[in-house]
Amino acid sequence: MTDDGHSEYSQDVKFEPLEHPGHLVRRLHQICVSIFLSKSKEFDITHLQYAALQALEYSPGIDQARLVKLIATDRQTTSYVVRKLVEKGLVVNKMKNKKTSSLYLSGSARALMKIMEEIAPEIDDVILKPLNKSERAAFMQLLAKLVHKNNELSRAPFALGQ
Amino acid sequence: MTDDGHSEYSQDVKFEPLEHPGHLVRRLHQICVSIFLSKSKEFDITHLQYAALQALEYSPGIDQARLVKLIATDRQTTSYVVRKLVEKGLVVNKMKNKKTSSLYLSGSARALMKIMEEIAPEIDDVILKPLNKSERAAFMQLLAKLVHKNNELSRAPFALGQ
DNA sequence: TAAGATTGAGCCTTCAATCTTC
DNA sequence: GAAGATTGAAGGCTCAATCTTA
Repeated sequence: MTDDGHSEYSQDVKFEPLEHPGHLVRRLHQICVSIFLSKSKEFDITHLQYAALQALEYSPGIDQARLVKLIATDRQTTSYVVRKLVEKGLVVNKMKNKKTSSLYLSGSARALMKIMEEIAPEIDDVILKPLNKSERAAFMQLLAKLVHKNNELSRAPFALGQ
Repeated sequence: MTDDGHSEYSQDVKFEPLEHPGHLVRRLHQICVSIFLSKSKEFDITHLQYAALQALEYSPGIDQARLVKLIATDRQTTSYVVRKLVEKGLVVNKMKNKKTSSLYLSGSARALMKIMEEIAPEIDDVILKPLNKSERAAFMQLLAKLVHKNNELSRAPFALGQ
């Protein structure tokens, strides 16, 4: 394995799909999901459900439209995730009025978040393990820059507040 | 917007999910898919279908099990993608025997690939636009390193050959 | 009318089970 | 039995349409 960013796979053979950023991002996303699932299996939670719980921990009482923007996921997916979390007893929906939700973590969700505080950094470490300290910082900085500056190109842009 | 990798979003407020690599990768993947779809809409093709076509262009005549490894996607997804591509008339399956497929690009697929040769680099450019030349190189190098070194952690690892 | 929320269809990915053919 | 391929269910994401309530 050389250290030029190409593995033995692409040393001898030119195989284009591997070189497209979109393709590599898809594969890294697959890897991240696999790692999250293997570490969180016993707690029966997915990466998106965890993101939603973190958002509600940060902003208790918000409605789904606000949650959509915090976790940067579309309305449909958010609707689905909230339903699942309510079914699991992790989220409580005290309706603000007949049309607007008001979402809170349940007691068991707060306990779960305590556990995940330990596990989440482990997951991050496994993902970034192939990189050394300075490479990790560089990657995270560039990744965040791409996400934030391309935010509006996403179908579900991130936003704070209203 | 500062240039330290954090946007205005995270300057004032500490919002943890944004800092997890897995979360940012999920969002970048969303963005990549959105960009691909907007550029390829008129050709009725998805990013994964395009990857499969590229693999078959590179290795005509392979079966699905080989295609699985080239595009680093699981058997189920590959089965689905191949069925769709055959239905669209982009892929021809000359069965090797009663159980093993042998996949080839159709004539219209080869024409489509000519067009995509122009479009694919444009898609890459839009994705990486927020970064300057040296940042792009650094990001791609680190991204490739993460994907290749974490390859075996994926449920659908990449592999060449048998 | 606009905002909040939901549903349906198709695509991609994970889990698992199954079925056929080598 | 092992290998190639398919199917089903559930999660996540795209498109779009719909429905109710503020």
